[in-house]
Amino acid sequence: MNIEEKIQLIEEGTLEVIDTEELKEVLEKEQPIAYTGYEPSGKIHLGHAVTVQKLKQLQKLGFKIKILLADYHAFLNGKGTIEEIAETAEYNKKCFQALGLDETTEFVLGSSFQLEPDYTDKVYQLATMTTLKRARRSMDQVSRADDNPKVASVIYPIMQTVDMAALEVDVALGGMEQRKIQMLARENLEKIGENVPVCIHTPLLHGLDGDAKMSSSKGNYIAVDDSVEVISKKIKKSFCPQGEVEGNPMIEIAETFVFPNQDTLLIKRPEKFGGDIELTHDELIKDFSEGNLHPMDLKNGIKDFLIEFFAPVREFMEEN
RNA sequence: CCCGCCUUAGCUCAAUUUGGCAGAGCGUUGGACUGUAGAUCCAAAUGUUGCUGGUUCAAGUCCGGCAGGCGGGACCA
Repeated sequence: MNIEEKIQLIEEGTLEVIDTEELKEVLEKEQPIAYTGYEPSGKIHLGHAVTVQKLKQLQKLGFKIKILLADYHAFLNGKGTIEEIAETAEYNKKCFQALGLDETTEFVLGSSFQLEPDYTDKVYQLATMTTLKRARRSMDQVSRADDNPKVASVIYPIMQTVDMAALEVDVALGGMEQRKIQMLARENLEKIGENVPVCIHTPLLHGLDGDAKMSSSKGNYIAVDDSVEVISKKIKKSFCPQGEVEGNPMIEIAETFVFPNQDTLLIKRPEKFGGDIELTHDELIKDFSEGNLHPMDLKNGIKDFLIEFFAPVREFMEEN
């Protein structure tokens, strides 16, 4: 596979790669490093899985993958005591492994290096050159709602910036909510003479309730290790307007998880509604938007797919 | 360090004036209607009223102390 083909593959399913020229250079390295940082979270859900899926792809393309279990970031974001978060991080690590990242994947706990003098020195340097407004603005989509925002919320993006230097990453992958932090990081890393990574952003999934973002705090997610019963229940309750493709979480799941992994989606239907059908991406979009595919049938297809798709995760979680 | 104000359901807030069964909206849950969900109707659940001591037959409400938050003042050789 040549570099052009690799780039095309990498850009698939992403909103932006900043920027493509730089990615070309990165791909010429022997083993470039790609990373994503995750705040340890009670549940690893489909939203997380979007980036994990992209990491798996990068891994296959020869990237060294580092996953930052960002315990201090979660702490700064008010997610609990550092001990509680460490426990959640252990569980999350299992989830990520269960999702199929191979054994070369490096899991790094934030606190294992974020207290080093050299790290701290860089944080202070950046603190002197980052305005409060810019730092806070970068946290728009990331920080937990707080009537009394803490100083922690402006340290957060600065640390995220230094993480990229400390982990020596060539590619920083994240959801679109990370964009402002990532852009700030690119500017700031340049200022302190560090390598500026390529930033890749994936789309955010709508919540199952049709809300703009799937998130564990809103409970509008499907976790990668949800039981068959829970998946079924959540899909049943999901928002799914007839004939509407835009912002429809079921369509999004199909486009994000089904079709990148298989050519068709099998939908089981009672005979009186037309019997079973197997649809390609284009057929599904066409049928659904024209009203020839009922939302309940789409839901059942998605449900069956997710149950099977995440079966290995449930098995892994039980064995480990 | 001083002064003032705020803290009530998951969220936003009412009830404080004059002490008298702690409420609404949103959200949640359940039902009706739809071959899904949503919308719309109908119904239900939910409280250590920040903590603590006191006054009173009775305290969310009055008094004292504490904690957290917000605002102001003072200090600035």
